[in-house]
Amino acid sequence: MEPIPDVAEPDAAIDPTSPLPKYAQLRRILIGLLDGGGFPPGTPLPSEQELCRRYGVSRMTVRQTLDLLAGEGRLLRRPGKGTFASHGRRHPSLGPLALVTGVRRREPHLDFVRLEHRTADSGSGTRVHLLTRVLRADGEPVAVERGCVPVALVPELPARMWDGLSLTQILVAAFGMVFEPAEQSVVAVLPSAPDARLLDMRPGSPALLLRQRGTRRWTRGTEVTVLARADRFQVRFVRPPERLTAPTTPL
Amino acid sequence: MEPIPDVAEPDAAIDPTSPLPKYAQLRRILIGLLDGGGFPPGTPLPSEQELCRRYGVSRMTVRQTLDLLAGEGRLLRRPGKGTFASHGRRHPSLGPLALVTGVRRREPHLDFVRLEHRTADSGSGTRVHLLTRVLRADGEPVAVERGCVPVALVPELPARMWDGLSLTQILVAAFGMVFEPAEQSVVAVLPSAPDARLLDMRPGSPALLLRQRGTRRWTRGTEVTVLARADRFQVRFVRPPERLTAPTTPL
DNA sequence: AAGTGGTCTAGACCACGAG
DNA sequence: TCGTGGTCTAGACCACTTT
Repeated sequence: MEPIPDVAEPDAAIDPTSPLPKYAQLRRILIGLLDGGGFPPGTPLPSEQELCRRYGVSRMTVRQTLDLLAGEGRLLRRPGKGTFASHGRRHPSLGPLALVTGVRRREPHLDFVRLEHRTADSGSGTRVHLLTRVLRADGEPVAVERGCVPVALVPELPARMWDGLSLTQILVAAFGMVFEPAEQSVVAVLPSAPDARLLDMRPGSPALLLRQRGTRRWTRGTEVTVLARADRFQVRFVRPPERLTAPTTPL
Repeated sequence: MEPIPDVAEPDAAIDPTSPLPKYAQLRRILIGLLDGGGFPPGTPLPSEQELCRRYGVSRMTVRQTLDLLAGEGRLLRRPGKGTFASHGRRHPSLGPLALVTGVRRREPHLDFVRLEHRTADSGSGTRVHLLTRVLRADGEPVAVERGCVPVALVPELPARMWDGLSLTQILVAAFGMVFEPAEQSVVAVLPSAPDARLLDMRPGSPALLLRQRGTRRWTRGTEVTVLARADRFQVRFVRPPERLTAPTTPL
């Protein structure tokens, strides 16, 4: 189990010997280009054919990458027209969770406060990073983020834990982590007493529990959970619509 | 644009001349088997190879179907082991929306009240079904469901509008409708005054707006929206976890 | 007509889990 | 070792949009 190489350069190429499958490598490259401003929202990406040529992979592999990114809300596919960089992605995404901002005029200031930061032995004897952080919105605690990442996969994780990004974002953008779609879930729960205190919640108030797990060889053992105050979050499924018009007017 | 044939028989076969793509036909067959009790939760499905033989399609097509169903939470894929019927699916699903039931010991009694039920001319001149229903939980209105379905696709829709199933369920199970993953969204909105009255909500209370659209040739023009009281619903992303251990107490 | 993404095929090799 | 699902290839034809 070799560690995953760090970050993708702008002109990165696909490495056939990497532990990351080709589609995940290509995904990381494209995310780097999207986040780096290479493709502003609305901009068309190179065609599938062109991506095949440029990165030396087959069309099915390119499509696996593009479908994955479209499912994550980062790309928009239009038959007959092309694939386009999507709008949105303004806040640090917590996966399918996004902060409720609609009610407020001003975007809240977000930061993470580290509570725990160590390595430990997982049950199966593998060394893992254990991380616990509290997400604050304008200084008010709104979510607890917990992460478990095998050291063998991502040795230098702590160095990249800058405090404006969610762990999910870091793992995805920097290391190409892919969470199987079927291994993501959001459910309503009652937080434990310590967690409720961390989030300054009244006993009995509901929370949303997001859970993401990696089950592939190259993601195995990775798990991220986010416990979020239900009154401060909404779940964004896939992606927000282009524009919200007449939300309740029949078609 | 031929109408989509109705319902799939247990021993249905793939029709290469159908307007539905093969993967969508196979999906409808498997949904019929799953809903009909052919594969109780936890039961392994036939292997991909076996499905290829049985339905005469290639493995990539079978995988497209199984991946789609897994993404919808109906199947569980386990490398090296097999594909299994998933648990869950107890309530009428509204797509990614599921009624919050955790707060209550007892499952609420659900039914739909029809408000509108007619055909009209869509903007582009195609005839469409227009449907409006109110979902009630124990008699209390909790969501407004609106549907627009081209008559050419599904001529006999009203006959199938039995009142315990959501429109999404009907379209998916009976007609094999597929909503592109990237065309589903859930956002928080403020309902219009009439809708707020329908749902017995106080002004200013938030609601969740689910929107599903079909953009393929064989789903084109189909749109389902569900406006749901935010205090009565949660969003279930993909599927609930097998069992909830650790950080918090499940509801 | 040309180029795009959507569907589909028939192979291949691999990692995984179980006997 | 064997059967499973995961990844990947190199083609093909189609529907869609624009020129």
